[in-house]
Amino acid sequence: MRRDVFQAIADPTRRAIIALIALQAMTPNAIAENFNTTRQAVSKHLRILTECELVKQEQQGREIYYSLEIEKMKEIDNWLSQYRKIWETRFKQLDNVLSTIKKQKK
Amino acid sequence: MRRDVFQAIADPTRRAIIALIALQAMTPNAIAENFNTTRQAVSKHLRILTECELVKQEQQGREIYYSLEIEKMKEIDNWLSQYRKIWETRFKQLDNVLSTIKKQKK
DNA sequence: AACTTGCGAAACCGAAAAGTTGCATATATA
DNA sequence: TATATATGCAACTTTTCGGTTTCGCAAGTT
Repeated sequence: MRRDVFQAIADPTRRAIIALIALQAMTPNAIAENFNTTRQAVSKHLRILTECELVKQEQQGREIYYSLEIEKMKEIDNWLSQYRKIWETRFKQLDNVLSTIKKQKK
Repeated sequence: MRRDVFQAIADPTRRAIIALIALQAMTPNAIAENFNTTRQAVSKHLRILTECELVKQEQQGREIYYSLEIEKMKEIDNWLSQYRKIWETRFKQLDNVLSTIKKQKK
C-alpha cells in the first residue's frame, strides 16, 4: 500500500479533516461529528493520513488525539515550488512587457 | 465525474506528465515515449488533466500539442497558503525562543 | 463485576479509476 | 487514390477506493 501525500489530499473529506485538526488536536469521534459519515469512515481516513505521516496521534486514556504534522505539508510546497518559479518568471516577463509599453506611451 | 486539481495530481504518472510539459508543449506520442505505458493510457491522463483545466491543447495539423496551464497550479498554492501561515508562525515562535535563550546566555 | 464508551481492524459491497484492446477519424505522404 | 501516422473515443477488465457493518479490545464508570 504505497501511500503518498498527494494521494492523501486527493479526497475532499481528508482535506476537511486536515483543516479541522490543523489548529487543535481532536479525537475521531469529535472529528466525525463534523461530517455526515460514520466514525469508522473517519477512522479509515485518519489511518491513511497517519500512514503517510500527515497526521500524528497521541493517546490520552482511552481517547486518541489526532493532530496535523505540519512539516509534512512542506513536501507539497516543495513540489509546488518548481512551478511557482515558472509562474513568477512569467509574471516578471509580463511586467517587463507592460512597463515597456508604458515607456513607449510617454 | 467530479474532477478537481487535487485528484488530478494524485496520480504519479500525471505528475510526471505535468513536469514534462511544464516547460514545452508536447504531443501525446512524445509524452508516451517517456513512460512504460501505452499512448492510450497517457491520452486518458491528458483528458483528465484537460478536464480539470490543468492542461491546454493546441492543434497543429494532425498533431495536438499539450502544455501546462500554470495558472491552475496556483489553486493548489492557494489551498496550501493557509498551512504555510501555520508553519511560518511556528517557525517565528521557535525563532523567538532561540533568541531568548541566546540573550540569557549573554 | 457488569456496563458503557472510544477506538481500531476485518469483511464486505458498490462505485470509480486505471489500463488494455479495438475502432473511427483526420491529416499527411507515396 | 492507397497507405501511413496521429489522435480520440468507446468497450471491457482489473484494481483501488470510500463507506457500512460487525466484531473485539481496552479504559473508564456504576
